[in-house]
Amino acid sequence: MQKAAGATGSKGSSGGGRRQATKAKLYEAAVTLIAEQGFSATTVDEIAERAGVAKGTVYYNFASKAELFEELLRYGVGLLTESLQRAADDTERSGGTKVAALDAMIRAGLDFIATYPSFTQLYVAELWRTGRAWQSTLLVVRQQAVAVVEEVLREGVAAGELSDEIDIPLTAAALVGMVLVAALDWQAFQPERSIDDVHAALSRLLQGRVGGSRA
Amino acid sequence: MQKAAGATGSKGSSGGGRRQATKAKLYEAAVTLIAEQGFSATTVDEIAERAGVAKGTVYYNFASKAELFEELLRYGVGLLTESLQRAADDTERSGGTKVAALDAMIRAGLDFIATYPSFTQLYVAELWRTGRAWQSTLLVVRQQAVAVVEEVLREGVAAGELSDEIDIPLTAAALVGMVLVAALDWQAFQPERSIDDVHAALSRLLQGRVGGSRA
DNA sequence: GTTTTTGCACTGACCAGTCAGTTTAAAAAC
DNA sequence: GTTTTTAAACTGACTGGTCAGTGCAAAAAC
Repeated sequence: MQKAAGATGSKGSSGGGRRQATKAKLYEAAVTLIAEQGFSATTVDEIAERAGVAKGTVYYNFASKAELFEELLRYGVGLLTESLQRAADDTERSGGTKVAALDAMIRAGLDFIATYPSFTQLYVAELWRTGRAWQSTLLVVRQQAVAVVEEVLREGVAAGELSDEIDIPLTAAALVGMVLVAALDWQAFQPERSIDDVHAALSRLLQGRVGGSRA
Repeated sequence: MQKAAGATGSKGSSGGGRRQATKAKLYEAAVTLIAEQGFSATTVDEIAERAGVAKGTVYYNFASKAELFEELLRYGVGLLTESLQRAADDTERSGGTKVAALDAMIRAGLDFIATYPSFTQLYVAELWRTGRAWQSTLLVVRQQAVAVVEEVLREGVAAGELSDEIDIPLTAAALVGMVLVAALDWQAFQPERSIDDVHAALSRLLQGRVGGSRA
């Protein structure tokens, strides 16, 4: 899952990234295992072993198993949000329409999921669970991601490009869901399809070329 | 979750439904707990306690914790499929279009999720996990549900109602995902919205009244 | 010389699954 | 219609194993 940027740990800035490197190895190990088995079924021993570190190191770097998981969530959604935002901004810069921006975000979402399938799966599995310790973390993190989509929708309506009858929060959720589920399904059950096929199918849905009577 | 019909147990028919009643209580207890906490984090003791039976009873009725879960999955998806199929058939019978049938299925999906939110959540959380014992059960069960949507899409294309450029399997997955995620999000984060609002938002997306340039 | 990592033994809680025995209710015997 | 028998259904204490988290001395990295 690459290196984490920004203020992450206690020290951080000076010296070097030995701790960061260790943390990254632990994220990488944890994300796959937890996606496959779930949080509770994944043991700290397993994570340590896959990361190639001693169990004690896990506890030197994270207060608990749950905290490792929470940091992982924050880190991963940060990457996604960044990627979506960049797609929107790039389209903007090159003078594209808002619909084009949404389309670019769909593509960025698909790319992200193709790159980090485990993370996506884990996110989906945990997002709507109630009563877990990290629920509040997830709430914040979801809001962050959905907000990017909502903003583009709002701009599209303002620009007269999208119907002003649309319900922004619900439509944003539906779009995100469409991409999320289609992508996971693609990876799990139709891996022979290309990312372009998937993108084209979603694009058609977004642009109303499915049910809008056509030849 | 009501009673299960059909040939379910070893004896069954004669006498009465004492076992069935017990199983139903166990399904009911398990679905909520597992949706909230996940499979591994939910203990058999908890399930038994909530169902108001002794732990041994769980093992008298099911071979293992995993099998209880698998039966629960089969049962729940059976209900969903039935409901989707009925929505499609009803529309058919009353001479509606295929798009109307899809719309009715969206409504049926939303109704189902509103009635059994825990089950839906649990299904989504487990569907794309690899390497678990019940994976094959889930595969079958998913296919069953998605097939209903695919069939209507196919008929819509044949009738010239839908563009023949659409990719049936991918579009079906995307539609299911749209409904699933929008509904879960509605329940979790925007519960103040009415089911009609949610339905309207999804309907608009299906019928291309979002991105298809409109007034 | 300070920070980080290692290796490993240990603990205490927790939990899936078992089993010998009890209850329930209906059929069989009287 | 009351007693006896039977079998299914249920009970809950118990077992064997697993796992999060700890403690610590010594090594490695910086």
